[in-house]
Amino acid sequence: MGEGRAARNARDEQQGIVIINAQQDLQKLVQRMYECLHNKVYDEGDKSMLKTLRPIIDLRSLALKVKQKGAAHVLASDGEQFTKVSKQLATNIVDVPDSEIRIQFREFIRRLERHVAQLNKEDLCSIKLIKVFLETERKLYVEMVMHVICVAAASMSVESVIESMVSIYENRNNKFRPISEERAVLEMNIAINGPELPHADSIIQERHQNVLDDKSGYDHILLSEDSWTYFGIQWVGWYLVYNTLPFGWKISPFVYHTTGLLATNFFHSIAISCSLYIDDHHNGQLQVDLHSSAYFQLPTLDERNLAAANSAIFIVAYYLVQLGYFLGLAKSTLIPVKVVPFLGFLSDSALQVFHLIPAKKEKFLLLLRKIVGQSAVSVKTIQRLVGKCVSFSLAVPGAVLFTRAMNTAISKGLRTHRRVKIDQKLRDELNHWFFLETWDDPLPWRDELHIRISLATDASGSGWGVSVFLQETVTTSDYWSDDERAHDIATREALALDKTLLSFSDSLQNVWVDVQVDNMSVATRYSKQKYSLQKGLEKFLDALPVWGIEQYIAIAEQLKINLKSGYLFRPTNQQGAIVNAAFMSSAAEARLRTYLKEMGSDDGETLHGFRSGYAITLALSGVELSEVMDHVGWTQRHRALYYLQLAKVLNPAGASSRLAQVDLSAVTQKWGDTNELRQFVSAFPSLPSQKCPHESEICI
DNA sequence: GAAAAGAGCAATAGTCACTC
DNA sequence: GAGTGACTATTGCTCTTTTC
Repeated sequence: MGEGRAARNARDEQQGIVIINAQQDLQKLVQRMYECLHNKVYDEGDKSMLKTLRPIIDLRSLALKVKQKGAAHVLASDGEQFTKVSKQLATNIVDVPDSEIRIQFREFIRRLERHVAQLNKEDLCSIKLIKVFLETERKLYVEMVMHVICVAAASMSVESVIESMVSIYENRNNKFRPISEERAVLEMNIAINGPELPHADSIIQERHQNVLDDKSGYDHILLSEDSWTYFGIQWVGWYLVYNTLPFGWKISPFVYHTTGLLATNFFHSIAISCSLYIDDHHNGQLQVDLHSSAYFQLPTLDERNLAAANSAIFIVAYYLVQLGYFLGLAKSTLIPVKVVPFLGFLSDSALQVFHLIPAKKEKFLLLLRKIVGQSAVSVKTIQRLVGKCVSFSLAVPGAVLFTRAMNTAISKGLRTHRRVKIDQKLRDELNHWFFLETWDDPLPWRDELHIRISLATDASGSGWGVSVFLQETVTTSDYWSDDERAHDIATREALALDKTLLSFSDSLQNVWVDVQVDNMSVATRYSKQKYSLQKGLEKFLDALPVWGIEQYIAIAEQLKINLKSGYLFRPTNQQGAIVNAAFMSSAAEARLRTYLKEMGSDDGETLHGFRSGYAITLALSGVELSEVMDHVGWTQRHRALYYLQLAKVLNPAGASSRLAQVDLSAVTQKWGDTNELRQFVSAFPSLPSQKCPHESEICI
């Protein structure tokens, strides 16, 4: 024992050294990445230019300077510098005369001075200031200056992305993980998007939307030359390397998405609601007051919405092209509409729902009809169907709830490696999905708000308490009734959760609910939705599709034994009375011993011995291993093989040859006789049932 | 008290669907 | 090729119960 522990310690120590070495290597790699990215993305000229521009393009600092020192001072100190470096930064104004840029800068600074004169120092905010200059009704748009500021802001944000990427890399690979991965992602989002996204989620009812799709986006993100060697392929004797972001690299979508977020962040900052998924831009309207701005001249609200959406797509498309994006017009929706295809659904802002795309629905129904027309189905086919059903969850209410029979079929098929027979339960579930032929009542958009529920039950069994984190924390608690207290701890926790959900049902409609429980059993039941706990154990018992169990429960009721609280299977005490306690294997073992003694055949057999012995007998009779496992109740193949010990049993000098020589009928006769219960009379009238074809075989 | 047996749990890996 | 999420199966570990 001591040696084993020493060996384990030595092994752990060795593994620890390997981990520490790997950590050190990773640290070096991170350092190299950091230096390489910084040196390659910017040359010295770029870095110097950004450093020079930073005081000018940081709107808050500039506004503060104007407020404190006046427009004339700023124009004298920064005007010439701005004119000089702006052409280096924003290439589309290269051909504009310096005089024109100076005029625009002067106009910009003077208007900035008038605006900041009304504000306190604390109210100066870059995002709010940039919006002021883009509000059309005030006609303060100063094209070149704002363009330079926006491009420079995007360039500076690139630095944040690089730092964030290095930071997240370090966090992911830190042995001690001082912050969680989710937290790191959040930090990164804040680093890229900023702490405030005032208009990011404001797709308002009846508003117009449009979709822009990037064309060959990866090809426009260049790899630094000394990275090429890591992205090589060999083809008919040639060695080729990628010099742009390669398709197929694990983090390519991540890199592309995060760089795209720079533009998205900019659009948020100028009040355009939009979202991004890799290369799909989903845009809303320009978020301006439609009742007081230039849009107010249009007669109807719908026309104003359309005009605001047109403004948004013009600005988005303009800046995306300026930033070097190529737009795939065939896959884009350039004219704003209220229903656009996005991420595999039709996004409907009028009804605020996602519709299934008709072609996709037809494809699903085609597969469904094909399956229903058969008597058995392959695992692969049923998995395809389940996958489609699950993917409909965003639009179809309770989609996952109607995949249980299919998942059971998959499980069975994977175990037996055969096609799964379509039984009545599976067929009913498959037929249920035909409702899609005429259905058009999709789920409303769910608020991304998560409401947290913290649940606690008293170990002594007296009561329960819960905290629900709404706008303010609401706490409630209650005592268990006598009936409720009789349940086991898992059922009591489930009941407490059920009561909480019902009590706060008004506040928990159509939102995500995160429940904190300390009982794995409850969590598993809810997460896998094996059964609804709304009616607790009663519903569970009602749902059991086993005729024998139904009979058992019915008979227990006639014996005045309430199985709806306490243990389902119960032992007897020494006086023969049924007690509400767990039916342990020791009790089963004792019961077996009683029967064996009664038979006069007590040779020291044990339950385990019967189980293994019967399995070995089945295996030697030619029954397949999967069927043996099913019958005996082993779920793991390796465990079955271990207990069967077939190699030993099949020894020519061992049990198999002896078994082959024995007249089994003589041996089993005694057991068969014992199995037929004699001298029993029926205590209750037999219960007729159509479910069981062999009613006479059921004994009590 | 040691060994066997099993339950429970977490991590991992695989399938499928969908998206890009 | 990557990601997401639904599911199941496998594996390795700890802990408890039972057997000898």
